Amino acid sequence: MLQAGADIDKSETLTERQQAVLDAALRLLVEEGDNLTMTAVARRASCSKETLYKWFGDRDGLLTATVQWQASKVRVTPVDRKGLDLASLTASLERFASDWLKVISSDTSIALNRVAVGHAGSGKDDLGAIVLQNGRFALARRLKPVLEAGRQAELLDFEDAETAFRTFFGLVGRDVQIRLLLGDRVELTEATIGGDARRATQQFLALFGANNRP
Amino acid sequence: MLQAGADIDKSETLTERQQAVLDAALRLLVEEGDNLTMTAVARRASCSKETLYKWFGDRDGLLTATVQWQASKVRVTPVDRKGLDLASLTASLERFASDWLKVISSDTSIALNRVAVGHAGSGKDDLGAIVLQNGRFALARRLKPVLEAGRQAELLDFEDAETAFRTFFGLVGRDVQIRLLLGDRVELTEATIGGDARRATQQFLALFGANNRP
DNA sequence: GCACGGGCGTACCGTACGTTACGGTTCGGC
DNA sequence: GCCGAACCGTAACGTACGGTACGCCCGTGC
Repeated sequence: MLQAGADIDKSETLTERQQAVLDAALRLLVEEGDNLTMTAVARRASCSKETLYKWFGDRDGLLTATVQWQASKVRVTPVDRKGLDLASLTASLERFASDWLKVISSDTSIALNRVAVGHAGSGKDDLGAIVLQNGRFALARRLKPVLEAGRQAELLDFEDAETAFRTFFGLVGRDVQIRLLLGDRVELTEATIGGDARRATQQFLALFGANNRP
Repeated sequence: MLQAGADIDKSETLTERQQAVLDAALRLLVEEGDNLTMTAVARRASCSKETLYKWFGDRDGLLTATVQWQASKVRVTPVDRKGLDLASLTASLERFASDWLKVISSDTSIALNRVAVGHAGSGKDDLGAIVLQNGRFALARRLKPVLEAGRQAELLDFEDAETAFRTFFGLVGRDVQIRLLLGDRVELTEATIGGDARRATQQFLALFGANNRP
């Protein structure tokens, strides 16, 4: 499977300047995709290529460092399991859905997923694993406690939290991510995201709500 | 949006030899990913590079021709709308789901989607549009008549066929495609595919079955 | 004041690969 | 049997880019 430890906090081992360089690389990655050159990164970051190679080894090292840097930026806000009723559970789920949709439709997420998918073919680096670890799996880690709490409060009814999560994932994302990755212009305004989040949550509750099972 | 006409039948305008060359290119694409070289294709297809350039213009031309060639291979078998009852509708949906899962987990689909995603960033060609047109949109074109027939037979209840389809799409695919594209080893045996197809169909019927609405 | 190390800018090297050019071979038409 | 066209194999060219080396500046410690 995927190797663990791909989501270490990088902000400690990286100096301020290095973070700035990685930010520049990230911006360039969003603009240019995988065909960004080391010279371009150096120019954008106002540093020398030699420094890039000294700090990150080679091109792949720079890329993985950039992806990990972006990954380390999103911090998890834990959810409180106190006083869970249907309203707060619904709100939580909608919140997760809307956050997730916002993430996968963001420019940086699309760019990062694009390069990771491209690199996943030739297994030179673990970009795919890193992105997966900080995307889909991070979401699962955050959402599963909520689902478990919902089950404990007898609001939800499911056997396996993993499959329940995957269903929620499918109901929220549907075809959005693959369409975006393939370059389709999906209209995702704030309003449609909110609507989709509500719809997905309602469908999920219809499938896994405790009162809906005979 | 996506430009139409991306799914023309290529088998008429291509000679036998050219099809063989494209098949070789396709195999190579599956093995090597996007970093296949013109020399490699020529060697594998036992043809000269000059011929490649004469026939397909340049590297991008060869790539798009290859993708279109693979796309033209899958032919649509229309579904009969006669005598639709719940059993046959369920069977149809399960069939669609299982076919779809088989497709997106196949080596060639993964490879094709990978290169298309990679190229979608820099808009040099329309690989993304082609893949989307013959993947997700082709599935919608094939499935929507079934959904409409189900509604006409009062087995299904939905307002918009598009949103109903997208829900089905999400229930079937869930996180499978993105995980595969990112290099995660998802275990997809014949059995799990069948199980997933059944589960997705049941969930879809639970959400959109006519008898489930009060 | 001065050595010095880290880092910037740039010139440079090697190579991989897209693209083109060319000689040799097969094959259909006369 | 001959001609030309299509095609194969390969050599050659140009370029883009990853990676390295070198000269210079500038801040810090003595």
